[in-house]
Amino acid sequence: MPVRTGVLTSKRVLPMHDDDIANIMRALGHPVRLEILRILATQQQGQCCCADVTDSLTLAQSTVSQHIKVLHDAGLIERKPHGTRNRYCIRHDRLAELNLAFGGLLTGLAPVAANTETELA
Amino acid sequence: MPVRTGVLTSKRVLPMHDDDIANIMRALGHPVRLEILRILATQQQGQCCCADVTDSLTLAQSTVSQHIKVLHDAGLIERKPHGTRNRYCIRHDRLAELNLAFGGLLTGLAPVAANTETELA
DNA sequence: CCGATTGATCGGTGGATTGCGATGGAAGAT
DNA sequence: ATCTTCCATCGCAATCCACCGATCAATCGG
Repeated sequence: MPVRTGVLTSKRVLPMHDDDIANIMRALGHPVRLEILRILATQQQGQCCCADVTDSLTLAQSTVSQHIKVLHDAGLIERKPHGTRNRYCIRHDRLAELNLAFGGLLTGLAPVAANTETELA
Repeated sequence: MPVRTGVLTSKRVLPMHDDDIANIMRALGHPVRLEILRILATQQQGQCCCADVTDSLTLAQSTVSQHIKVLHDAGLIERKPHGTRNRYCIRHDRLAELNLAFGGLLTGLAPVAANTETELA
């Protein structure tokens, strides 16, 4: 099931809806997945292959691959086939997008902004 | 701007670990739960009872109560018994804490030690 | 006292998630 | 061509999650 969270046109990013945010939150809702993101972030060029991630964890390769798939389906990481390996790297654009959506979520939950939401469009 | 992940100097909030963040992310990883938070936020005093939430959704009362429990267990909302009802309200302090932790998470995932956050065009 | 309302919790069902080992295709090495 | 490495995917078991109806303690109104 492709996730298709967040409509990303050429440069404009349309706002995320609850379903999109919830999807990404669920993808981030597992410590192993957070760890995988950290592992990717600390790599030299910000990318590494599945075997490297597996070596850094105490999980089977298939399990790691599955977690990677969840992150990939959520659009949080990118896969680049490179020879016999796949290189994965964090999609910082999506992270930025998520950061915006998260900020908007918190703003919408703030007590002051409880009413009158007409300035947005 | 510098980023402080998780620790508030005045009230001494302990930093969140991956498990904590993942827990909260999972709690936020369901559209109904996001909707419940929004419903709470749009109430007059920022609080309402379970029945009000149930009326605003198309779910059984037991299901809503369960979602509320998840949010409560994650520390995102607060329960105040009030007569025959329970009033729920958002814990904005925890939201702020989460915001810090989330910002720290994203900062930790940013490209190493280099700003280079310009557009990828 | 009794009846009504609220809402947490229990039990059950069905589907998703997490973990594993095994399989097999693709690409580089020999 | 053959061997090896990488890793996505399948099949399976265990567990968790979402949803429901039913139940029951607590509170309020009579």
